[in-house]
Amino acid sequence: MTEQIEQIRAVMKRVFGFDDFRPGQEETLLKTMTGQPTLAVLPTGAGKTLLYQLPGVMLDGLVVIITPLISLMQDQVDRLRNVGQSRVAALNSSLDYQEQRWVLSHLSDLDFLFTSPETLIKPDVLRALHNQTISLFVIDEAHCISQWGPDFRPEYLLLNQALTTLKPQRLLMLTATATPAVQDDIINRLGLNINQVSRVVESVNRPNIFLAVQHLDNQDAKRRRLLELVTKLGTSGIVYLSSREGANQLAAWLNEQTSLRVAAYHAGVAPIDRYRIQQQFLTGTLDLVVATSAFGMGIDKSDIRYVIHFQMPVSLEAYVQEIGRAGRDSRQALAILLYCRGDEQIPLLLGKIDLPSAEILDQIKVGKTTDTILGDAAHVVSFYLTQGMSGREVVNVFAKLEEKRAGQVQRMLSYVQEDGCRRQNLLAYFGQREFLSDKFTCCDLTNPDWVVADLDLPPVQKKVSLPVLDWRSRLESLFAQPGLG
DNA sequence: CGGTGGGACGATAGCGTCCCACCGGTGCTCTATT
Repeated sequence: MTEQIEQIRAVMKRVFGFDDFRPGQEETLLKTMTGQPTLAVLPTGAGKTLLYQLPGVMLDGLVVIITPLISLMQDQVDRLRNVGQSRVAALNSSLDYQEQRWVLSHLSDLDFLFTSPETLIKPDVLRALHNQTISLFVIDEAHCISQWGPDFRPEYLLLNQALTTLKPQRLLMLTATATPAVQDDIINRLGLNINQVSRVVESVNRPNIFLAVQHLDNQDAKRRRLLELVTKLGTSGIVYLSSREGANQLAAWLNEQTSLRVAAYHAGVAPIDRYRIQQQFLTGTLDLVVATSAFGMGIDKSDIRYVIHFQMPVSLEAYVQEIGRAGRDSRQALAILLYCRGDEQIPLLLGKIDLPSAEILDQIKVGKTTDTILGDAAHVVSFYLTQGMSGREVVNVFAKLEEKRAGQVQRMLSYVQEDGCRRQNLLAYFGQREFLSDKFTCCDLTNPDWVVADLDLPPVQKKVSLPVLDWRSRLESLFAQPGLG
C-alpha cells in the first residue's frame, strides 16, 4: 500500500508537478487503482481530473472518460497535451466521419479517450472498444446519470449496458454534488451493487461563501435590488435566472444601468458567442454573466466573487452547483437568492412534461414522424418506447419523475424559508452535519445585521463610470437597508 | 405565477386599454436541405 502511494506520488510530481494530495485524492486513487468501483464526491477545485489522469499515465491500457459536454472533452484533451500526454483523443460529433473512423482504428495507440454517452453506445464504437483493454472507465459529472438520464439525455441510462459489454478493469464515478439519494441512484442505474461500490465523500460545505436570501414583494423590486447589489459588488459575478429571454433583457438592462460589462449566456446563444463569453469572463474582460443553467459546467474561474439568483433553481443540488462556482480562490464570496412569492411556479412548471395518453403512446411507431406528436419530450419518449416500454409504463415513469421534481422544488423552498441557519439546512440535505466555525460569515440568519461591506470582499476595481442618474441615487437611499452595505 | 404579444374594441385620428392565450432549462447526434 505505502509502496503504491510512493509510486503515485512520484508520478504526480514528475508528470503533473504536484507535491501533495488534496482532500479525498489519495483515498480515491488508492481505491480506484486496486480495482474497487469508486464513487468520489469531491467539491469543485479538489482536483478531480488528476484522479484519472494519473492512473492513465501509470496503467497499461486505455482510460475511457465519459463526459457530458463536448467543450469539456476539448478542455481535457488540451490539458493533457499541455502536460506532455499526446496519446489522447476525443470522439464525438464535432469530428467528421473519416476522423471518427481514424480514432476508432487507432484506439490501441491511445492512453485516454474522451467521449459522450451517446457516442459510446453506438454499436461500432462499443465493438471497437470491446477489443481493447480498458484499464479504467471514468464517468465524469456522474450526477448527470441521475439528473439528466431519466428525461433529458436517456443514453446515460445505457451506460450500465456499456459496462456489461466492455468489462473495464476499474471504474470511477466523479461528481462534485450528490446527495446520498443521488449517490444511490447513480450506482443503481449503472447496474452496480450498492455494497460493492466504495464512496469517497468530502463535505460540500464551502465556508467562504456567505449565504443569503432576500424576500421581495414583486419582480420590479427584485430588479431594483439586483441593480443595487451588482453596482456594489462589481466584478466578477454570475446572475442566474430561468428563462433565455429574461437573461437577454436583464443583461441589456444592466449594461445600460451600470458601468459593468455584462453578457447574457444561454443555450440559445450561438456556439461561437458562448465560447467568446466564457473566454472574456475568464480573462476579466466581462464582469458579469447573466445566465440560465446552461452556464457553469467547466467554468474554471477562481475569483468569482458572487452568485445571485434572480429566480430560484429547480433543486437544492442545482443551487449548490451554481453557487459553488464562486470563491474557488478561498477568498470571501457571496451567494444571494432573491425570492418573491410565487417564484417556485417556474421550477414547478419546468418539472412537468406534457405527454400523450398511454393509449396513444402504444399506437406510436417510433420514427421520424413521431416528433410532432411527442413534442419536446420526443427523444426521451422514443427512447423508452424503443427500449420496449408500454405506453402505460412511460406515463408512470414521467408521473414518478414529476412527483420527485415537485419534491425537489419544495426542498429548495424550505431553504428559502429557513429561519434557523441556511448552511445547516443545506448541509443536512447532503447528509452532513458539522461544526460551523464562524457565525459572522455563515449566513444572513446567523448574522442578521450583515451588509455587503462587512463581508470584506476584495475591493471592486475602479473603472470609468457612467454619469449617475438622479433616480438612481434616490433609489440608493430608498434601499439602504440591512443586507445592502 | 408573471410577463408578453396579439387582437378586439372604443372613441374619434393616431392611439389607449383590456382581455386572453401562451410560454418558461439543461445537449448530444443525425439527417436532409440550403
